[in-house]
Amino acid sequence: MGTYAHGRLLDVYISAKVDYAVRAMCAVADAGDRPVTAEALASSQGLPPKFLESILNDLRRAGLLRSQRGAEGGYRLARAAKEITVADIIRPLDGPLAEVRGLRPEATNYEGAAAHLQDVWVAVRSSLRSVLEVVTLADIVAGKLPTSVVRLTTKADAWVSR
Amino acid sequence: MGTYAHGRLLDVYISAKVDYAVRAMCAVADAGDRPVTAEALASSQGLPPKFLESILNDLRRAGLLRSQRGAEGGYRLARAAKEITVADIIRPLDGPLAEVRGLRPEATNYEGAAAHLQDVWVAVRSSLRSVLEVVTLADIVAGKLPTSVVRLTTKADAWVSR
DNA sequence: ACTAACCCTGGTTGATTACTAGGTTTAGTA
DNA sequence: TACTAAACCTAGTAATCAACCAGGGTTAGT
Repeated sequence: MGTYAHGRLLDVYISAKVDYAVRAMCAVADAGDRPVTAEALASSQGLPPKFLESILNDLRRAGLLRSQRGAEGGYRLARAAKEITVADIIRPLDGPLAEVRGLRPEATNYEGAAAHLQDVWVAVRSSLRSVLEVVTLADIVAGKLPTSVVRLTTKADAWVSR
Repeated sequence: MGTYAHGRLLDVYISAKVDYAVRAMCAVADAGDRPVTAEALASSQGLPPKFLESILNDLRRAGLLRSQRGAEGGYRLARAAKEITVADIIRPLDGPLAEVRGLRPEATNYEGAAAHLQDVWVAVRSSLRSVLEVVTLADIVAGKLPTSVVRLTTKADAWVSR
């Protein structure tokens, strides 16, 4: 059972909620059209069961999962695994991909020496999207990411901490 | 006089602290080698004065600013504006650029259907770095960002919310 | 001395994250 | 018709943290 660490606010933070959601969605995708129970997902991925339940509910309300109650019930994908990106999972759970002090990047307004800072934040969001809106569940389950994404992981120092 | 909104945890969040820090650093860079007082920075950029003071202190301890006390005192850059990237400012204030549930991306460990999820998070961090480790204070003040960054801001839909 | 500036310790308020508890409803099976 | 397995729902909680503010101490020019 994990350590259930609490979040810290920093530049990019993948919350436990999102991390668990993506892992569960991968496991559901991997089961094909057979429904998978919340408990099976929790134990196969090592996730806190009750927390996962509420996440699965959110994903259903977001239109990403279909559920069936009762015995022989469980969850399955609402559409094909290749039609669900990581961004599709993040946004209904955690909100927009990028914000600056609570504002969308395009809504910021800078003056004086920092006048061009807005362009930097827009570029940050754009670079994020070039990964999260491109990688699908099918890609992750198959272990074959798009080449533009693979290129990022094979860059010099991509795996070192800084 | 801003609204002083509180932060929400989501994928990319530029905190008020970082936003203020970058703006202040831009204004200091813009002043050349003349020292600028905290009060002048606060009023020229519209930042909360006492909060800014503590941020400037952090930046000094991080080796990015040099300060002088007393009358005719103030802050100036510790090194050339073209040698200070946005990532240099973020890291001492908010910690590492990317974390997953409190872990660095390369320290995560996934099994089963989600085994390749780690690559996605590493790619996300890598794409972030390709902006934040490349843009310098000199670029922002001059309004001339590197072409690889400009390319991101001119992509289709780069300025729309989603 | 006076004063303008940085420096330092500490506190507050409200929000959020990462969960848990416990019951209600639905739907197959004996 | 009971039984049971599963989804569903409404709460609630502890710890953490962001985004500030107050107030005094220290340094250095005039």
